[in-house]
Amino acid sequence: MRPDDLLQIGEVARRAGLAPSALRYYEQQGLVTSVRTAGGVRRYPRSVLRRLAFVRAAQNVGLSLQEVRAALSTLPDARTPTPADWARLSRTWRARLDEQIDSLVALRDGLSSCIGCGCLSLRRCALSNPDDAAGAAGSGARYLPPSLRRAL
Amino acid sequence: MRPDDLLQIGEVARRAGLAPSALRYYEQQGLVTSVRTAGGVRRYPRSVLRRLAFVRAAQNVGLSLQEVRAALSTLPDARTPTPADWARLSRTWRARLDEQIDSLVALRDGLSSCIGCGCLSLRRCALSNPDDAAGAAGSGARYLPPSLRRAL
DNA sequence: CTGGGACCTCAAGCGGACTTGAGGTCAAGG
DNA sequence: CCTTGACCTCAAGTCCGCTTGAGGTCCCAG
Repeated sequence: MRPDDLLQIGEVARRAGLAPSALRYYEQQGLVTSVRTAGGVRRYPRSVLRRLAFVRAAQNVGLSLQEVRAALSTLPDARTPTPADWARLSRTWRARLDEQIDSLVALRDGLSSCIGCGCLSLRRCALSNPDDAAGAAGSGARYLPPSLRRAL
Repeated sequence: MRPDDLLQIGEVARRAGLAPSALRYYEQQGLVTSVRTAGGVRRYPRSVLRRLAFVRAAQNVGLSLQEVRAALSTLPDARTPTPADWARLSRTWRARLDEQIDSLVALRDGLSSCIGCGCLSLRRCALSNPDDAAGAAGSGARYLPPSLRRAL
């Protein structure tokens, strides 16, 4: 049994649904911290699980780890978020999600109309207008913001 | 002036909103083909623009290039899609988009309720339930399908 | 025929988020 | 004390969709 409430990396990883290597990576990236035993082994307070939850939530909203780190750093003293922090950050995320949803809905609706019209040529199609129109529009009009494009 | 209706790579790239290098890459990946001049320079029929439009639409729906290639290969003889093909493929995509939209909406709604509740601990939060619940659920319950998770 | 822009190939690099492997150390039950 | 499994570090590798660079060739207007 572990004496106090410090967790070791394997247990944190298991409970957070991550690989231990991911935790070490996060630490290296400044997203989490750990205390070390005399021998150099990582020990984590339980609060790391909240922090990891926060990281995952942010990732799900589309933030890169860099952005997550930035978001975490707006919390004075790098503490675990309070309700107020959480509300502030989640308002930002909400906007981001709204934007992403709008993009996808527009895409879907464009797709529906394509189904209706047969849309043989795919030109002027709401899903992809890559032809001359796009050529004229610069470097290729796209319907999704960059963050959505790859991966989506 | 170009004699017949064959386009060279730069023009295709410009009109498709891609870099020439991307076209060469696509060819290497088996997504498009080209004919070559005696000297080895690529020439493309106009239909390549439709094909590229198809590729981009598929990417926007979240398909990887591999998947796009697979989708294209379901078209007998690798021909440019007919309306029927298009309808068939776009039905699949529609489902995919619906799924992605549902995920994001669920995430957003979860987020809203979190804002309402304060949700200090982030446990049981709709945005991230990574704690023991996730540990129990296998390798970390996530709210977005893999294609959405990274990038989104 | 020649100049020079557009094209060619092949290999390597990038960015993001990790994973994998080699080689070695720590810690706790028996 | 000893074993053994969990842990450590550091460097390199993976995947995806391209881009970049080096070094060289093509082709067509003048």
